[in-house]
Amino acid sequence: MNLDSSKRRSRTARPQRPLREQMREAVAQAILDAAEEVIAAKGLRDASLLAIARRAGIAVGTLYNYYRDRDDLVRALFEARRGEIAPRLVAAAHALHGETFEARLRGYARDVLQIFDERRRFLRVAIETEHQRIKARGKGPTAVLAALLDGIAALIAEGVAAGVLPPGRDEIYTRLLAGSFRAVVLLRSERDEPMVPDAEILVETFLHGAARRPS
Amino acid sequence: MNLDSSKRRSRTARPQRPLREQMREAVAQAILDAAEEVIAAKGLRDASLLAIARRAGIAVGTLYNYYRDRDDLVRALFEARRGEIAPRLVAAAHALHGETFEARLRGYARDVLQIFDERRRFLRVAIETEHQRIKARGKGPTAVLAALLDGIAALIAEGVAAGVLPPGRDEIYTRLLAGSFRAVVLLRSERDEPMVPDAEILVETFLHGAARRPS
Amino acid sequence: MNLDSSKRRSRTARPQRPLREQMREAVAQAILDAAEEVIAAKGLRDASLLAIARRAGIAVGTLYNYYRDRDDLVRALFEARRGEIAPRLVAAAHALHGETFEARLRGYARDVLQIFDERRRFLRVAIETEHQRIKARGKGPTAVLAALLDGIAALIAEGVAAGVLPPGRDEIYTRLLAGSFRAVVLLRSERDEPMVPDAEILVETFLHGAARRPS
Amino acid sequence: MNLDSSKRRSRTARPQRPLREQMREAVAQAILDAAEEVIAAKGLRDASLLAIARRAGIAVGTLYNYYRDRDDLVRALFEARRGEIAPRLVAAAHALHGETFEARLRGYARDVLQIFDERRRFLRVAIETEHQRIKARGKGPTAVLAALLDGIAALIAEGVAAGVLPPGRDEIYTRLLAGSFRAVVLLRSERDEPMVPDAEILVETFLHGAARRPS
DNA sequence: TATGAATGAGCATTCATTCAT
DNA sequence: GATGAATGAATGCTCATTCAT
Repeated sequence: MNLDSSKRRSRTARPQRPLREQMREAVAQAILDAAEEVIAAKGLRDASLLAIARRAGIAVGTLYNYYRDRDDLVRALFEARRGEIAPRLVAAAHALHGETFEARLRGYARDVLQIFDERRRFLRVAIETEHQRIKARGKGPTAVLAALLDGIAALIAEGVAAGVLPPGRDEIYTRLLAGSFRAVVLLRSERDEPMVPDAEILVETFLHGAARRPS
Repeated sequence: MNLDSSKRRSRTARPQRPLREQMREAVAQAILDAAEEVIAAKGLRDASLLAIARRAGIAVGTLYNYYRDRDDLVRALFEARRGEIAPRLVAAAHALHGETFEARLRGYARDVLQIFDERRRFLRVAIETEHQRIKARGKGPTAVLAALLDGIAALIAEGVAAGVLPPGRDEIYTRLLAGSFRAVVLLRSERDEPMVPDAEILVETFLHGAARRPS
Repeated sequence: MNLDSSKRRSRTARPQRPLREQMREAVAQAILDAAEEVIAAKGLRDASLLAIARRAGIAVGTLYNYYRDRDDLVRALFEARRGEIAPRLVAAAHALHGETFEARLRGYARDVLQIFDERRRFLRVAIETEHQRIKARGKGPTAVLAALLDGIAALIAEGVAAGVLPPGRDEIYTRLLAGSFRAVVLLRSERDEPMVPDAEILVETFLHGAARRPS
Repeated sequence: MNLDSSKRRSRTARPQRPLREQMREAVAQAILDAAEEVIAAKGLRDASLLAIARRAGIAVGTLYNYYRDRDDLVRALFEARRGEIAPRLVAAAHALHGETFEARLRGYARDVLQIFDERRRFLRVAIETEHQRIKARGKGPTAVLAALLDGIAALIAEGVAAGVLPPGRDEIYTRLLAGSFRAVVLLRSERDEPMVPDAEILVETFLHGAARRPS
């Protein structure tokens, strides 16, 4: 993903600007990485700019050459991660076109858990700050999780359209399913275990329930 | 001197003690309420003692007549709420003894959502701080949610024992069901809507799935 | 000394007042004792009124029925002790009238060390606060030590008059001798040893020097 | 990133480091001087960081760029002064090797009073805090005065070895002599007079006594 | 642009003092 | 008089932000 975006840039941009600009971009990214680590370790409020700067290997003052202030840095972190994650979530929601609803849901669950698995550290940050209004201008809280909700909602709507799911319950189903994803993410994060294997049981339980069906 | 004065007091003013003590208790509770409100509004870390004191209508110094320091106040808040909520959660998990598993689960869901409905504001605090280690001595973070997990786990185990649920999946089922509760609580909190009506669909979906079953 | 003063009071005063007034006086004294203990243990600045009140077995507010404010309490403590110690120091300076200068100085040293020995705890306070201007109105710092200086100065003057000491050095001799008393008090306080036995060597060294004299 | 930036710095700006560092050192010293003044004026406990900062002409926060906390600042002050004074006291105790004991003691007294004369302000601090345990790590309170005691003790021991002083009284003599130094320091500090001239009478009185000897 | 020292507002905490009971 | 809760000013300390180099 990092590679993709840099390739795209080097393909489209002049070769001179990038020399300076790539440096700038690299530092900006390093700062975001450092911020992510420190926030994951200490919490959003207790992540001091000094700690972030130290982790990034730069001076405090330098942070202000890249981000207007602390809020701006945090916002940039969340937007950057959203930019990396949200498109993949959107793509996952549209994959397997043509398959049955259940197959598509299964595939979606696998994709989502795969993505989340790769971004465990950020998810820890995202989940922790899920209910804190980040003093963002315009944006809601963690738009990453909003993208998840959107994808789920779209799939649920398809399920209803396909006659698999009953109509009129879209919203509650969306939330219940999202809650299941959240449960899996937290459980496997705590245990440092992979998330993807839970895709089966997650979808199975959501669609057909946990109770043994009489054969 | 101690003896003299206490004797005199108990001789001349028996009913004063309770009066003073009732006042003390009332103020202590008012402080906890104020803390709950401020924390719900600003977050745990950003709830300043000055803001809490102002909301409670007292001076900062007065807080220290009731709680040793900030940590002690926060801990007292969580313990007080846990004391109000956890026993009811435990009781709910043991109600309807003798009924079928499904009936008991339904009852449990209703009870839990009823309890949570009555404590919306604290639940907001609890959920927000769910992933922050509160510098507690001995206790984990929000033991309230731990009580929920315990109750669910006990019921799941019963379901397995009753042959309704398949064995070997206790943990993941516990988490999925807890995630469903969480989803309902958040959805209805956002909307300022009652939570109890969702009990049916919550249990229905968990046990039998969201998919329409072929009649 | 306590006995003396109470005797005097009970002799001269009406028998009714004393009943109330003796109580008052007893509490006032208990407060001073408590203050002395706490100050000796924690230092003048770190002795809180709460700690003093607790040690005295009364409530904080009660202190203000006996002393106008903290400064007043501290001043009262110092004045009370001065009232107990200074007169004895003055008396010691005038004892053994008619004896030789050396005998009188020896007796004075013994008396002074005896007095100081009995008031170790207060001396600890006095020495610690020796160089702090207690916000007294009118009085200098620890007038107790001033009484010592006065007594020594009077004796030195006598020594000069008697031709034992050379003239023109009164002041420096006074200070050197006071320094010797101080040294003994500190050494024996540290060691929890009696001070009186050092009277001999103190006077001997001051008058005749530490060096061995050729026989 | 760390490497890059340090390389760049050392390539382009070798002499800047010393400049910055000299400034740092100057400010650190100015802070200690300010602390010394404020402590001398108000006492150790009543010297607030705000007062110290103001006297130093800096903001409160700046103090923390130089010293970890209040204790660290105080400790630094005492250690700095000890570093300036103690070695000279030690040297004084070993000067005039080969001379008679009396000559050496005289020289020591002159040297010590000379050193103390130059550090009047700090001595006021040292004497005031003499009996307060500074929350130091490892070090006792004012180690400066300990250095004085050590030097005196060494000289006394020599006097005994030389047969000038009687054996078995080392400790009390050490304390008496130290008390004499203290007396001179305080007297001359009060009067803003030089201390050195008192060296003669101090040693004379200690060795041979104040009493006129019969010719 | 990078640096890191300087700044000062904000916070938790203490404590002398007041006052209703 | 005695009590102890209430008050708020003062203190040590942190940290986002600014700015001279």
